[in-house]
Amino acid sequence: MAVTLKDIAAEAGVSLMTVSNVVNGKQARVSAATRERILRIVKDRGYVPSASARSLAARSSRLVGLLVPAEGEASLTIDPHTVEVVGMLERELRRLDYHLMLRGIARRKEITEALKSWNLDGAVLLGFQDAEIDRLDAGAIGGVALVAMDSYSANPLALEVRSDDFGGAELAVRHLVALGHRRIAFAGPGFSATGVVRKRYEGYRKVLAENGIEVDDALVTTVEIGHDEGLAYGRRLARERPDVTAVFTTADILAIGVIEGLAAEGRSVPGDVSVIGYDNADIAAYVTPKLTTVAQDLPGKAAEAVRLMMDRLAGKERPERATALGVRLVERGTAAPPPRRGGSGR
Amino acid sequence: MAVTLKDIAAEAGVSLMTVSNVVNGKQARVSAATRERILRIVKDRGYVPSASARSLAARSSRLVGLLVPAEGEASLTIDPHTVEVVGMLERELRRLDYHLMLRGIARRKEITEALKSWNLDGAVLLGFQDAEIDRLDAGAIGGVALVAMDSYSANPLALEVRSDDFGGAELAVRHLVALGHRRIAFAGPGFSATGVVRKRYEGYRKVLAENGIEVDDALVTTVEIGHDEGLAYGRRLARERPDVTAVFTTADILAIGVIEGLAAEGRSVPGDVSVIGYDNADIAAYVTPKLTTVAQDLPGKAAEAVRLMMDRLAGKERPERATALGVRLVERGTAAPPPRRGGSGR
DNA sequence: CTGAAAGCGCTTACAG
DNA sequence: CTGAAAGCGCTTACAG
Repeated sequence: MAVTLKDIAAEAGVSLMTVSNVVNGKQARVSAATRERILRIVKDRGYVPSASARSLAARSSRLVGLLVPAEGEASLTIDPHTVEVVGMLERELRRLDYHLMLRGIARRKEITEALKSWNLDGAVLLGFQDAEIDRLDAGAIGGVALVAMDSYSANPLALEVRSDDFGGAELAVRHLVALGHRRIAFAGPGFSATGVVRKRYEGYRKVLAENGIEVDDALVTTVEIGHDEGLAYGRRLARERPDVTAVFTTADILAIGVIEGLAAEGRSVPGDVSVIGYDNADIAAYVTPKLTTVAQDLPGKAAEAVRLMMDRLAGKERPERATALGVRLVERGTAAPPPRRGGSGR
Repeated sequence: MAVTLKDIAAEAGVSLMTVSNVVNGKQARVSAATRERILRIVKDRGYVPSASARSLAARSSRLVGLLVPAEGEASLTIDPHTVEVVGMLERELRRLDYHLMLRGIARRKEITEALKSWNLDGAVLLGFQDAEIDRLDAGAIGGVALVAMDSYSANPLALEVRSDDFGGAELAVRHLVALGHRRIAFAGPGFSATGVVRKRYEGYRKVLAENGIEVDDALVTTVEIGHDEGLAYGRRLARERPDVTAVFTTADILAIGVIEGLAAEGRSVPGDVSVIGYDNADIAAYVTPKLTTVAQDLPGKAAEAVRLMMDRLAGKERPERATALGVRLVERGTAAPPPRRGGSGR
């Protein structure tokens, strides 16, 4: 039913090989005349090469996996910030004539299964914890070009692409300090889960130290990313730590929850408390007041991921160090000078 | 390098065929004893069947395409509402041992190319306009099970999955009428683009008619979906139609923009004007006041899409009529009785 | 510049 | 219950 190389070859009166060479653009090997003729037939008949046959016969499948954690029976959780990266990844890959296979990973061995089964040329690991990247072992990965997004794993098997998390935190906390804040809280998921959070925490500490502000560990709180979690934390903070005048948060959705929690306890943002988010998700511009946040270079991240993967596929050496994509502070309405209090100051 | 059927067969001292039968669970064909032995070897050696070889040799690729429009050089635009469906689709398919290929479609013929190239068993068309679905032609589609999401196309080549758009609009507008509104505007993208909008418009008209409210075409406005578009429309509405006390919108993001535009012109929601959105996106719960909106049954939509596709793949008859997934009104803070005016009433 | 042969890793009838 | 043969649609060396 479907038209094959053989059909084209028969119609053109040449061998399979010649058609194959033409279709694959190996110009030097075929005369211009027969190339034209073959190309015309290919077009007329609507010939499209079989990717599975190619994948089987050649070394390359031109298929890249997009692997995303999926807990048990749950469906993939792709946050808005991530989904943008997915779209950009797809476009970059498509430009290069690669295809993207989206796969949820419930158990660890599914990573290797996906790689083997479809003979993937490469894979992007999106949203995995550093510890999971660490555990990848060479035997199972084979020659697949693996890119771990937002990872600080030391596993040499994976190429790493990430933003300048340390710098992003510096930007946010410096802004807060410049505004006059001294009691600045830090809220984000546990450090062990992702190096991203640790780096941001380190950036936070550095700026405090630079400014002679003592780090108060009671102000550093583990809060899972989510609106409700942020809300609960915001309420607690308002009740238990009225001295805190600013919060730096590792995600916009968390920040938005915090603001709502603060408000629920009668504290206004940014009048009483300043809040800074992270990611500059669309939503940051829709809430009231609009969220001050740290923006990542998402297109840069996607492009870099694909570039690294292609370099690796082309046999290039792994770069000495992971590049950190740029980051910038987006000032909107949730950061302002601290309120003047009854002179407690510090 | 990779272990193949042949390797397993050699180690087990049986033929390729027998291993194939075992791996594919054709129980009746192999004795329990040899099956156990083969399974053990498969596991020990970490054998994973080659999907491309299978796809080539068998009729089925067990691959489903997720086709999403991508204009020119742009990357896919997957709105938050859509991305949830993607995650759920992936999960359902994964359960059934299918894989999902994500593909942006810039030019129409890329649809057929994707189908042919990867020998897809099925494809889900997400976000295409009805007119594009209409244009699909049988030759190119072959036996692929096509599911068009949110489509009202009459093309028999595609199975259709959609929400009860008519009913959703009824719910929203009835709520508004019950609250006492008579001048209710409708804002959404052009009707021709998607039947979804048309159905919602029809639901809107029906409820007005039911309640003896004359439909004022000047109150029906084409507004592309987007925050800024909504904002601009909200401002215009506030300036030009102060008599309007309620707006029904075909998307949450649009509604949020409208609210902001109204506010920019000094009109409060829901004090002066009520606004109802559509989709119940996460964001609806984060804005202030929280958005009243129509929720779709997203898990149901994804499950239905997969069910229809599998039925089709199993050779079942196409159902008589497309099922419309349920819909419900989520009452939050943006719909209230109209303000009492200087007695204009109507 | 062009082609005949072998093989990629499977499945599908068909025999026994 | 088990197997030998053919073939899916391509690409890769290797010849000419």
